[in-house]
Amino acid sequence: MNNLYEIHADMCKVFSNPTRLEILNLLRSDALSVMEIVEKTGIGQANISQHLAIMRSKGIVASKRRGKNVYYNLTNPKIVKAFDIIRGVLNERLRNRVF
Amino acid sequence: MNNLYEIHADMCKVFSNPTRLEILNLLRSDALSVMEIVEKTGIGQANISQHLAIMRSKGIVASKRRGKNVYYNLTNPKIVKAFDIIRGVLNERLRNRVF
DNA sequence: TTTATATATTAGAATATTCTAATATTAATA
DNA sequence: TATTAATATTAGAATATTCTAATATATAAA
Repeated sequence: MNNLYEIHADMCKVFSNPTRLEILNLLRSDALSVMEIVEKTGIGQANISQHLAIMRSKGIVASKRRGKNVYYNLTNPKIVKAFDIIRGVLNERLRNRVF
Repeated sequence: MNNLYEIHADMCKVFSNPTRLEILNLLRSDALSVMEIVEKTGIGQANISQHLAIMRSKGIVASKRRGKNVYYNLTNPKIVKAFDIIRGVLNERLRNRVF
């Protein structure tokens, strides 16, 4: 097995959880602090921090501290592109009543 | 939690396994039979069948029988596009020695 | 320095995924 | 019909993921 498929799969694992997708979608334009993400999603702080840590470890997001807050942002606009392509496939299907 | 994120995540789970990514990459141009996929990947038949079943259940691939063989193909060219965007991110990183 | 706020980490139970081995099914051919 | 080749399914052990609760750490403000 070509090792690149393993790395690729590992990266895509980030997209395999609804909370992480919601976070990515929130970060598509601006950086947000952990608390802002917690508030916008209504998900617990510990869990958001864990998901952010996972995404940071895979290089999908980066963080920088400003005072008391830590702001997270996407590292690569292509992430949003991939997100939107898959979302487009889903929207096509919804239009065609596949679900 | 918006249910669309759940569906989206569920679809992306397909991409979170190296064997499935290898299969998708093999199918990018032509349909292939199960045995052809087994031979090209060197992975066991049962396992390939399982992965194909997973991808079919998510609507990523479709199958049609022709005689003794069942041929699998991608259902949507956007799948390849999403695959290639992520692969592009990885290639950028490899060039920049991030791994 | 104490307190409050923001974020991170840890532990662990519940659940999900993955692979292998064994077996079943399906369709062509002898 | 019996056999063979191709594909699918099942069971189960090993491993991975997810969430919650509890706790730790870091920074700013009182």
